[in-house]
Amino acid sequence: MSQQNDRKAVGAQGAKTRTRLLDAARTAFADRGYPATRVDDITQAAGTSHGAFYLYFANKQDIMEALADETSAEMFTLAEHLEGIRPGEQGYQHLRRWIEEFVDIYERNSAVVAAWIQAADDTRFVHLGREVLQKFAGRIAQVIQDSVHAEHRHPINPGIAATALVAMIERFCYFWIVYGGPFPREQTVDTLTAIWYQAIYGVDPAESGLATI
Amino acid sequence: MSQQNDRKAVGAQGAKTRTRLLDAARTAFADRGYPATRVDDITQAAGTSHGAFYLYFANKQDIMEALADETSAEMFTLAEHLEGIRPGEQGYQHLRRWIEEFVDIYERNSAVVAAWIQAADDTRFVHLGREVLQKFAGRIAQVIQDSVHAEHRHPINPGIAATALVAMIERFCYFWIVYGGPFPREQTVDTLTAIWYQAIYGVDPAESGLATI
Amino acid sequence: MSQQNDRKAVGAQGAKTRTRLLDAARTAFADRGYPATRVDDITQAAGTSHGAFYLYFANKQDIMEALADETSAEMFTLAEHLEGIRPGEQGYQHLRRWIEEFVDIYERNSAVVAAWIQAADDTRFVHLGREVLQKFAGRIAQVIQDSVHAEHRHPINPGIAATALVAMIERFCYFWIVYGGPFPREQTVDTLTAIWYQAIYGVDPAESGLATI
Amino acid sequence: MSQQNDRKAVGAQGAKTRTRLLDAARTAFADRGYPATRVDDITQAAGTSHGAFYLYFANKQDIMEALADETSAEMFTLAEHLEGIRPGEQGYQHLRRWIEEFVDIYERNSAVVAAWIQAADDTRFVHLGREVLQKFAGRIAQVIQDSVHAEHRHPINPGIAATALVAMIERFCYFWIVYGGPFPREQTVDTLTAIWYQAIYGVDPAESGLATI
DNA sequence: CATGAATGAGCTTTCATTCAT
DNA sequence: AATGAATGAAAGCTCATTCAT
Repeated sequence: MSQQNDRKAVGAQGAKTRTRLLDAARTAFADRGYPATRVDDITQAAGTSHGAFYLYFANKQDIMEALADETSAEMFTLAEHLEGIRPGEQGYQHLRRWIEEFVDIYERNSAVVAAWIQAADDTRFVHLGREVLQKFAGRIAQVIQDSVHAEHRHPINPGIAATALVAMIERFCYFWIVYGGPFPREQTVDTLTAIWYQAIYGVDPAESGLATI
Repeated sequence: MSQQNDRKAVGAQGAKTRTRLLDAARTAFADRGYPATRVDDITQAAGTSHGAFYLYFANKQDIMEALADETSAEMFTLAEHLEGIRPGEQGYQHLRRWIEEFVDIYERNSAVVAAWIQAADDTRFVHLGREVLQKFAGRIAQVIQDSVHAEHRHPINPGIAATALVAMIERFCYFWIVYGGPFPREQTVDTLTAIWYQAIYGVDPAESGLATI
Repeated sequence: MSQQNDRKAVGAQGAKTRTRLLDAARTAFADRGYPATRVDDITQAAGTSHGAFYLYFANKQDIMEALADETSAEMFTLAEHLEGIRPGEQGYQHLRRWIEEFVDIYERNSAVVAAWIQAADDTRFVHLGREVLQKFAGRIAQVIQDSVHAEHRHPINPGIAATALVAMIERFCYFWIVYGGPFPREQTVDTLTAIWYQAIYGVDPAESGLATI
Repeated sequence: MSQQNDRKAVGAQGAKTRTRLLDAARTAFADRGYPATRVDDITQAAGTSHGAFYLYFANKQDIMEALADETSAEMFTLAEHLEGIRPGEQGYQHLRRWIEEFVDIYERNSAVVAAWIQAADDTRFVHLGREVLQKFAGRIAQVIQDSVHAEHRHPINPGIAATALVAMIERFCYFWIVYGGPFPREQTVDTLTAIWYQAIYGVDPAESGLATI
């Protein structure tokens, strides 16, 4: 967790400044990348003095961590909200909404996630990334497991498949946002959902009478 | 492509030194991450003087680029080797071999890839990454397209699906290597192949008589 | 003398706060040394706000000066109280009591003295130190001078000897307090007195029938 | 001991630069005091770039330590050279020469010693100071002890007296150099020697037929 | 009287790059 | 080809001091 400086200020005024700095950091990291961002880039964007930064954060790592904590919290919550997926229309729609929400969160936090990935030489962020992955993969593996019980024969290992599916949506979103691929949102969510659904049931949703693109 | 790379003296001695530096850089980037690696770390590991570095490379970016070029060349070749995948046993095996090769390449180049990702604030590497992605996704989309012709109804958008599948294997390998997940190699390749195969045919390979785990 | 010191509001409340700050400064200087002590260390120890400090003192130098003034005042008084020392039992006891008082004062003010020494790059403190030394040395030289008159032949220069004797007790106390030497108080005072006495009379007090350790 | 930077250079050229920096540091510390001296003051005086400093020393503390090591080495040697002092002319002369040498060393190293004292908030220097003191005091105490054996009754505790005598010459030299007292060298050495001699023998050297001022 | 947020000059340290040998 | 000393621009961080409330 973010280890704010001991001299950290606390009042109403201070909270506002702290928020300004966090917002500025988000933007700055997105613009220049985490390693290339200097503390001064953040304070200038926030319209504060250089020193003010150190009133609220110990260093660049610390503010990055504060941002990553926010984002990972959203992701933890999302991971917990994945329900068991039943085959058929309803299960598909559930999954689709869940994936859409993932995309939303990723989009909203894209700056942070991009920075997070770049900060991969910092153990703390690697740990946090692993935790998030495990949370997701663990929950998804369980869902797949349950489906296997219901449907029997399946060629995939639940743990591996779960990790692969998280990898897929996570990385796809990264490409989408960083490289700005020309992917219409609805089709994207549909395609990701379909791949995922088929990975679990081995059945083309179209063939089971689902609405597709 | 690496700037200095060619315009430098390359006697027998020189070529050896250059290679030592490249090897040292690979290791150093893997150990500390790209931004945190100092030129000194590389020269010390290579057992050369500090100055020698600049005899062979224009700067830190340049040596990273030389490494990335090597890796991307391997990947370009691999992308070109993906053949049309027909449904059935043979197509599945083809795909499986191809994915296995991707995993091999990724494993062999993991250090470079990790560094590459961290260097994302450098436009040059972002471009190169995009190129590799597009090469892969373009070829895969075409393969999917062909399958669609052969098999008709499909719920997935080929371009999106292609990108998603590349994202999946790429990111999975990253997790695997960086977080060291406990995934047995055979099962991993099987599962990735299965997800991919089903994404294209919407059919559980097991149901079409394929050997599975 | 302390600049701010007088021109500041000093109601009942204020006087209490000012005292708290002085006490906190004494401790803080003792704990970390003068240069390393931050104003924040003082205010935190005093339990006041950071800003409050500047209500009572112009700056860090100023509070140090206030402390040094207190201490030097005690020392000036002590210097004035050194009476002419006659040879023999009574003179020896007089001297012993005086030295004991010096030790007391030094002990009581050790934190300040230590800080004072460290502040030697500040001319003001160097001046103050010199003043105190001269006051002591001047008085002592006079005492020695008188003894010379009384006793005739002496190999020592009164001015130099006076300075040397002050140097001795001052520095000894410093070692004692800073390095925590294992010196029993009574023996210490006795030995210092004896050296001093002999320096003046060239006579082992033991030989003149004085009680010694 | 001085912990020079790992990147430390070693050749002939480098040794020269290192020496220039040490000399410059001596002067700079003397001029401004240790705490007030900036690394830039040193490099400017040495005529090197700012960066060169860090090629040879880790930081300001480190260069100070290198200087203190040199000085303490001289002092350790001196301490070991104090021979047993016999009463009478020859013993007195021996002692006088030894004290004169102390004064010489102190004078030669005054800049370093002054800085050393000011650096008293740094534990490393406090330790070193204690070591030097103990070395001196230990040797002197032994000398006094021996004299006691020879001469019998004495009112002083050897350990305390030894420390007091070191304190005296050390602090006197400090006053002399820092405050610039008007003390002729010959008389100074004589007086210090006399006090010391009497402290041991309780006899005015003049009375035992010694040449005095 | 008191507070605590804000400021920014000042200093430290790092390290990519150059260059004389 | 190689060396390693030197450089200096960039950051980083601290903390005395100010000031609005």
